[in-house]
Amino acid sequence: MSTLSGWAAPSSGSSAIGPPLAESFYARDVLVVARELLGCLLQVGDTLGRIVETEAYHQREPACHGHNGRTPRCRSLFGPPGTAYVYRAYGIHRCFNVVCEDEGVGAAVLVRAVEPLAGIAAMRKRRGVERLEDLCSGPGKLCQAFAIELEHDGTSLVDGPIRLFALEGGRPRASAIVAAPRIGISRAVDLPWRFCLAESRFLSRPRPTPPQVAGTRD
DNA sequence: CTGAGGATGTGCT
DNA sequence: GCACATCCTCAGG
Repeated sequence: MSTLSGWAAPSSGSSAIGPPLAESFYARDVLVVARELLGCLLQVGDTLGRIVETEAYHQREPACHGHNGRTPRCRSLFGPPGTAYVYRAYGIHRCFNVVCEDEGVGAAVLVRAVEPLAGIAAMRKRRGVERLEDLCSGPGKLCQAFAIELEHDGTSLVDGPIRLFALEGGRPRASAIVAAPRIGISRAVDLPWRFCLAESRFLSRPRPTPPQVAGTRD
């Protein structure tokens, strides 16, 4: 019973799941989509989880695979909004992205961490680890747990094998979201384009250094 | 808890 | 060659 502060009651079995996110959801500024994907549900086959950490990438900044234009590898990054962009990282792992903005623009949200909700036995088997916090707490881990493969690259998130849903009952409060620099990159390191649900135990790193705002304390 | 190093495929400086 | 949008294991404090 994962209760996240700032949230309506979680979907414990009953139908708190809204409709699949439509193409129009993705056809917006990648930074907006990266924030709004927090709390949404990811479903592949019998596995289900809640997105707790994302990063935005855009061709106008040099950390993005599409920065030097369309190449065979990042072809689907330039596809229609709502397309899956799955690529191999470090020779071993996969990373799962959600293509955003207009077709022809290289922009996507990397899903970095998910809170496991269903299909947990399958996730444990695929991952070879037991701890709930270790199943999907990283971009490579969640692809393994959800069995997201390179074959999913270019598929539709609206009606394909990988699906995303909104929760009915609203989004996380803005105050529940922390922005921080992206992880594992060496260019454009200062852009605060990583977004986390601050209270989640399922992040890829314990917690981004919270912005210290004078006078803010509780 | 932290940091170092290896595994490994692909696409480029 | 080398640089990766990573993860695991091991050594040390």
